[in-house]
Amino acid sequence: SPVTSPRTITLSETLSSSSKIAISPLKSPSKPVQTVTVGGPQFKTIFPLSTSSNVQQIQVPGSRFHYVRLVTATTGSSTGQAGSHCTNSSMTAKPMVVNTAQVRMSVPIIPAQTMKQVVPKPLTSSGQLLTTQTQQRLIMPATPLPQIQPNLTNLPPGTVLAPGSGNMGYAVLPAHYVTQLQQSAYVTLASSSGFPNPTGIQTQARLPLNGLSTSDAASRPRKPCNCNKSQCLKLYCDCFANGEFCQNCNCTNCFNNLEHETERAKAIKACLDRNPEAFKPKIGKGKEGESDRRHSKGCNCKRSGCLKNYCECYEAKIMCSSTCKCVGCKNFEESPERKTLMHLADAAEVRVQQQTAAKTKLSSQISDLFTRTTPSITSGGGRMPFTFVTKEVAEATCECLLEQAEQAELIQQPQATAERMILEEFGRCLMRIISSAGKTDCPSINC
DNA sequence: GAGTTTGAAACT
DNA sequence: CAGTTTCAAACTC
Repeated sequence: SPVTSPRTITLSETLSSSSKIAISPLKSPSKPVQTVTVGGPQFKTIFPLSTSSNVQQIQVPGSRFHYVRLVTATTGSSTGQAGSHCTNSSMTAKPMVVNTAQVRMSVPIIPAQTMKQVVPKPLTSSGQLLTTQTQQRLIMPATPLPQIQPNLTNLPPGTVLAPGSGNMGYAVLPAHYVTQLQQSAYVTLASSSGFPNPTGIQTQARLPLNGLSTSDAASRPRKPCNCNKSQCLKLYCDCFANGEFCQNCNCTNCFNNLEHETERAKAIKACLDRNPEAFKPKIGKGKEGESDRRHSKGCNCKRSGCLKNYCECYEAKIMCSSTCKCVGCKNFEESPERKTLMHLADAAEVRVQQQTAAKTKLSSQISDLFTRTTPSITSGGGRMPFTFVTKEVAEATCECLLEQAEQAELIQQPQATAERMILEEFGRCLMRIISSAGKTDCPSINC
């Protein structure tokens, strides 16, 4: 929209009475001059997505979602002058970190007439550009937006909102989708919709290791999937079910990535058609141990007794509840089988910890031994003692010992004395080796 | 590592 | 909605 005249967008389907969002352009990435007004409370432009001038991020405090708006102007006087201050170098800058503890989920918003559903544009090896001629801006609400929050936060990921009187459509994506984009290695988002790229600016986003945001990765390392037939576009695929891209997975023919944006969007829609809550967490958000932490649908186990990881309740370390339809359930508080399992699990965990501690201690001792026995290491020599006991040294030592044995035999010494003589010679050999090791780095030591 | 079991998801 | 099939993870050997 023009710099001087805020553009008004009507969100007729998601907002009630206060449904006007006025967007004024941002002149500089470092100067938050863009303001979005939603029924009084204001979004403040924080800064533009470093990777693209067409993405705005909207934070709704307390919401499980964070929102991204792809802003497109329809005229030549749009804010598309982003290129004037968005250089290639800025595109490769680290994406913004906006209170990441709260950023959860995003709603990318794009021009409805150009896309039906909003997901980041696919990557291409040619490094094409994401999107439109216009600017993308990250915006955050200065105050909570109760009037829209219930609507947006209740939307399942992948939901596509039809445009209202404005020219924008909206989609809700799983949280990981955006955090992936924000927090991992850069990848290039490229347009597949034929938007021109007058500036040559690349839009990049970050995909996290293993498909997790940084914070999540620390607490919940995701296992790579091994899907073969589902293209990772069905809920069989854990990555897809969790709203994550496949990354570092072992899947074949994977479509759960930016390169298959269209198929992925269709798959998300299909899942949501079948079950609008398909992407919502199955386990309640209550703290561990609290009664509200339960499986939303309950399990249907028949043969596992709900005491194996086949059972989603057991896997989530929660008891089965009245919502479960399991047969022969043993996953309840007083179950002796469950208690036994828990004790075994605890014992196993203790063993693992002990083993880890033992390994750590051993490593430490070896390291310490290395340090103490090789004083030359600090003075530049730095070789372990055994490196001095080369094959030649060993052979020479053995010759010395044999010679001593022959001497003892020659003078007809009793066996005990002969053994003693040999041992003494061995001691002298050792002393010579040690002495030589301490004096020189020369690898060849002769007895 | 191959084969089997299991139960959720998908399909009919 | 119930029954069946498909699928990938969990599990066993």
